[in-house]
Amino acid sequence: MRTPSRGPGDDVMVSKAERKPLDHATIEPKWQRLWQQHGTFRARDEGAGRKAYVLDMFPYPSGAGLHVGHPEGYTASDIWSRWLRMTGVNVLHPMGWDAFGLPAEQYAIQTGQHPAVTTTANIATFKRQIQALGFSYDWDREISTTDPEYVRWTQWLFLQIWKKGLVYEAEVPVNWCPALGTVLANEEVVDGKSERGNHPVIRKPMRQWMMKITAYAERLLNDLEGLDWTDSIKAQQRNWIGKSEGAEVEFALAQGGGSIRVFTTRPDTLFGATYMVLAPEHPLVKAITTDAQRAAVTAYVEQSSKKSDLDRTDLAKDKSGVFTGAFATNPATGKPIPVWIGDYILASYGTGAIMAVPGHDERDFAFATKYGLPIVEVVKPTSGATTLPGAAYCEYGVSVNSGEFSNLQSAECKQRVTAWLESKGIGKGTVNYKLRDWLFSRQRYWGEPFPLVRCATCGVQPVPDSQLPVLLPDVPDYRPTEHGDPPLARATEWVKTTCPKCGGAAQRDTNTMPNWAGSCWYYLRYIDPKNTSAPFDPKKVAYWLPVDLYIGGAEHAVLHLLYARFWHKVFFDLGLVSTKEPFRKLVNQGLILGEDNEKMSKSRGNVVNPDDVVREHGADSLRLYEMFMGPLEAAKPWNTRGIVGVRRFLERAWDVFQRDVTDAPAPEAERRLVHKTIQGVTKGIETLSQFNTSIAKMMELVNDLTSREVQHRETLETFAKLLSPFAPHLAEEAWELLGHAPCVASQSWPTFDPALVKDTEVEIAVQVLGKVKARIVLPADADEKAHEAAALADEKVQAAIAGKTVRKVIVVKGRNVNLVVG
RNA sequence: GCCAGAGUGGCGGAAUGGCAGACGCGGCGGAUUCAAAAUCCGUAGUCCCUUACGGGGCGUGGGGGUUCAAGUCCCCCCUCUGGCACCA
Repeated sequence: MRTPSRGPGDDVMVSKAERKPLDHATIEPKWQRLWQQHGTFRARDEGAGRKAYVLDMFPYPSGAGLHVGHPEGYTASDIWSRWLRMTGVNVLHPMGWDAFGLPAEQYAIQTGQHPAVTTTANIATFKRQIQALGFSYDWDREISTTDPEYVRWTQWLFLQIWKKGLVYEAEVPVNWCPALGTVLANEEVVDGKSERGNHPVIRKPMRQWMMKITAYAERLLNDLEGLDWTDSIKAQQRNWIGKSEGAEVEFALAQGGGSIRVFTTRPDTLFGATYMVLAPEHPLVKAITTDAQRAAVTAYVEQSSKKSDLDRTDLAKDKSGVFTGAFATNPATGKPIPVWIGDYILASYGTGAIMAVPGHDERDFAFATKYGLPIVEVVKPTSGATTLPGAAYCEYGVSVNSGEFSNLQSAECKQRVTAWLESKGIGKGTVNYKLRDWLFSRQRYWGEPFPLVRCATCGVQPVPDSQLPVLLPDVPDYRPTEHGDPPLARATEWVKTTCPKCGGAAQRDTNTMPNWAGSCWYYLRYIDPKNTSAPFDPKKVAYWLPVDLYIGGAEHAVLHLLYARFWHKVFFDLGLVSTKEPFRKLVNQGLILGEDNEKMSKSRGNVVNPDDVVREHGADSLRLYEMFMGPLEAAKPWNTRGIVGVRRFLERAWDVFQRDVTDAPAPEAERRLVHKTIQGVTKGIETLSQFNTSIAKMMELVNDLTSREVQHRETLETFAKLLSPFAPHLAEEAWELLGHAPCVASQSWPTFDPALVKDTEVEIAVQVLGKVKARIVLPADADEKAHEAAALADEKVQAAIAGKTVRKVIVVKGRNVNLVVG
């Protein structure tokens, strides 16, 4: 130990023998405790200066514990938060738990252990692991979606959405997953299998709670524009919303009255519609099928109803269908055209029926070719040859064979045909979206119960606010039932209740919410986590929103991020929040791969456990390494040697901090280096991506300082501040060693002097025809003429241009001189 | 197939249109050590010429182009990653 303790002004020397090794196991917990005790990272809910809301996607606390992927984004947001605080910004940086979900429930099914018990234990583990990394979260704002107080407000918010008429019950063909015993949202089904667990999913009609996200489709699409998100995520959301403009057209049935309504994006090809196809589930199928075709149609409908979505997709190449025996009239040509059914037509998109234009649609072309249906050309290319009759011509061009609409450009033809349909009252321009309403109920145990009761006389009634939260009952068995009744139905006493309206006997709804519900608004609860009279205080929300920076994985591109935006817009309409969008800037951290460059997984045996890394090298090393690997958003492979590299840097830095200190001003060369370091480190942070370059700059500084036995106080103090967002524990320890009271985290971020980051002398490359022939040293303030003169005076340059005429000289001051000779 | 992103040493990666390869890992050489580990110092893209000292060519997935100058800008192609995929 140093005695007496050093303070500014002292000039006490410390011999090399007294330097201590870097003992991360002691200093890291020490500062974590101190930050907590001092409330160093507490956010203020008001203030005149700048504010920043820096949010991490909160984790699902799994039994497996933290993964090295978690600290990647958390470290980046922590560096950002710590840096902002040091520049005087009031920062809200919270953490919590997305704790409802399937794994805890699957575990409960296997062991009988209540999910609440496992969840509590997992949260404790996650919290210990996250706290060991020294993140500057305001832990006073910690929340868990499973907390009864949180559930209460999730249910309350759900009821606001319900009261706004955006929740309805419908008998819909749902994605039923037999293995999970629940229905899933479209977003949760990937290639016909469940996103979680990869189990097969089949179509099954069930009565379900739906949320009208489609009512917000246009706003969800348009408001993407103003967001500072990556193109990739915006594109994914746009694709998912899937807006397409076109027209709906009525085709009258040839017999018996009635009509079939179709949606098309190409009304300009109406004259080329030579047949129609309905989805097998289309309600008109039964009515229009002729006796002669009935057997074939019934068999086909039955067959396709048994197919999973995956099976249907597999048949993409081989389209199938059956003729119904019915005919409809093409309103443009007046000709009768046959009506078929085929399972390449989706019941859930558009009207579930199409007009088939085989000349100008690949799918219709394949179908028509297979079944020998007529193909008519109604669009010709503006220039060049058509692909017909060998293949459908799907591009725009000029209309032909279209009566009064012939010889028009496709775009104009569309408008004219649509106008004509409207004037005849048999069609209109429409917009369609791929986005479907959000299937919001789950037949599972571990989720928020719906705060709704069913009364035989009053219908579905909301549970009054005073009775919230509706908490989960204990059940004897968490297993889902085969027929799709939720496990909550087993709690017969809990189900029995009274109607809030008439007081008569009523039943509780036994569905639970999907676990996206809690994550749809958690960023709002952090703002006011202890409010008992409302989910959050609108004044505080107005101060903190929007989230200025949101960091998380790209896997939530269309799930959480779309749902949360939807709820936020509803809250906006309800006057609960003041911004149209919740998350202004979004950054997706890249995947951390195993050492073998493959995705980390238990089965590959390439998983790195952060606990091991922290134990062996310390949290500062882990943080630093994760940032040093490369740009935040890139996928990067783990390398055990790499962490040794950053650990060495920290040890060297620690060694330098422990050396003798003098208050004498640092020599100019050193001051220049320090100011360049400030500039470089700051620049790296500001990119919010290339933290690796900030670290490289600090490494350069340390490499330089190591050569001096006596250090300058001003240099070390600045370095401690620069280091503190990255390796906060070591930085605090160094700050204390320099004789200061805690914390370096509360110091001001150093600024650089522009005059000091410019070198006095610069090396200039002299090129001849773009090839470097010589290097010359010039004063930094040398003008163009001086550059040119010095370049031409150089021997090597003279040799290179000997016998040639210098035609042009290009001078880039302080960089290079290029001689054009010939 | 469509949409988005990315291809730079042995590896991770740097580089406002202006000296490609910062920083780190690994390698090699040396110091230290009885020895090793650790640590420290030095070294290095590649090919060719030269005994050496030196010198020259080629180099950022491939091919074109713009420019005095291209990893960076434009066009075409290839490969990889992620997403969507019968959406009429």
